[in-house]
Amino acid sequence: MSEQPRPVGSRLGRRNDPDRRDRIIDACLEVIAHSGVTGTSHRKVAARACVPLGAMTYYFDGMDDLLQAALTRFATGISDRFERRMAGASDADGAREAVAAIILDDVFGDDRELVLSHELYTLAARDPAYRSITTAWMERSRAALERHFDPETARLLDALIEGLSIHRALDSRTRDPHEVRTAIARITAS
Amino acid sequence: MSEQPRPVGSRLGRRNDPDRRDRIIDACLEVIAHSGVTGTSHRKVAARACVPLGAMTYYFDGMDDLLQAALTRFATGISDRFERRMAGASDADGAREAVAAIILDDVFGDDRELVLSHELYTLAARDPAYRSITTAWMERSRAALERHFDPETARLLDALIEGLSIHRALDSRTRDPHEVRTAIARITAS
DNA sequence: CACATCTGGGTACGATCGTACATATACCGT
DNA sequence: ACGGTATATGTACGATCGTACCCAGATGTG
Repeated sequence: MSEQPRPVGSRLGRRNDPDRRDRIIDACLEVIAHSGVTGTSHRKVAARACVPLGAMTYYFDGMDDLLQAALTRFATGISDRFERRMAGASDADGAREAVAAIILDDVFGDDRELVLSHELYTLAARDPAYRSITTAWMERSRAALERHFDPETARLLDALIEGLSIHRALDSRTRDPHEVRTAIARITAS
Repeated sequence: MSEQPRPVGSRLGRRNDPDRRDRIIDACLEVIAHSGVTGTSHRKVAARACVPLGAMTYYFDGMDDLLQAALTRFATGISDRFERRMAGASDADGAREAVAAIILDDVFGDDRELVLSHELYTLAARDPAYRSITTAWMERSRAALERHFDPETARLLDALIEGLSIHRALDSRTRDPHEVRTAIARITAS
């Protein structure tokens, strides 16, 4: 479980733990990944972050505020890694290989990201506030792709990444890396 | 709101409403679409289906059993329509147009299916019981596609449908039908 | 017509939830 | 040195939840 990095415990009152809010957000992401948004409660997050229950309503303006902060951090982290991958590519072929690595290694890597992505999508499908998180995410992905491909191809490639990642994660078979590269080659063929 | 199709009301005791279970399942899907799995409760579903609360535990073995029944029905319905679309195509070009229609009209049509799909995916990402629902769904989709395309192309096409549908639904822009056809043409080009 | 049986429903219980709010503590201006 | 104030916490309340349980009443049999 998570330890409380601050050894204190004595200075109960004030201004002693500046990154407490950050810890709560991270704890919230772990709770969502483990129990889903459905099973996420102030109490579980507080216990996970080793903060008292009252801190929840103090740092966040209700449950929705907390969820948005957490999922925004998640999406930003994914985007950061995406951009880093793409920045490492010098030409179109390198970009294609970077995209393959994203599909094969990143999203498919662990269940955590798969679960969190879908939790976010589910909220975004209903609530515009969450949809703006996914919109920003997609915006950054496409911008990174447009460094190497034309705008239309970038959009299609982004959609392909999405679909392949989901299907490969939810299928439990079809683990052939070659078909990913085939798909990328076809979709980026003008 | 939903009316109770049976006019009775007098025959309270027994064996008077044979499709009560079906009504509950449909009501459950509507509640999920409206409030999400998070906001779905026995009470809400019972109210929606115009059945007493006690009927919930009578017809279903707890909340999970109800959710699985509901989402199975949803996925089956989507698969049925998918197969119908594909069955109407006589050649590869017709199949391509059918796929375009699926993306442009079906999934993107209303928010209801978008929401329900993601709710299902979210559960599937965590729970194997729900994952078998999505696996069966994908199986049928690919089988239908393989009537017109080779297996690998069918898989890629299926993934492309997924990604394009999601991105187009979650983006709130990018409504150009042409790019969908472009993507299909590229991915089905051997 | 009477009785055993089984389907279905009303209700109450225990648990859990979000959040408001009073309180306590530490910092800071004076 | 000493309030005043911002920061943080513990607790308690009202609402809602899933589900177990018991009873009502219809059904089929003798």
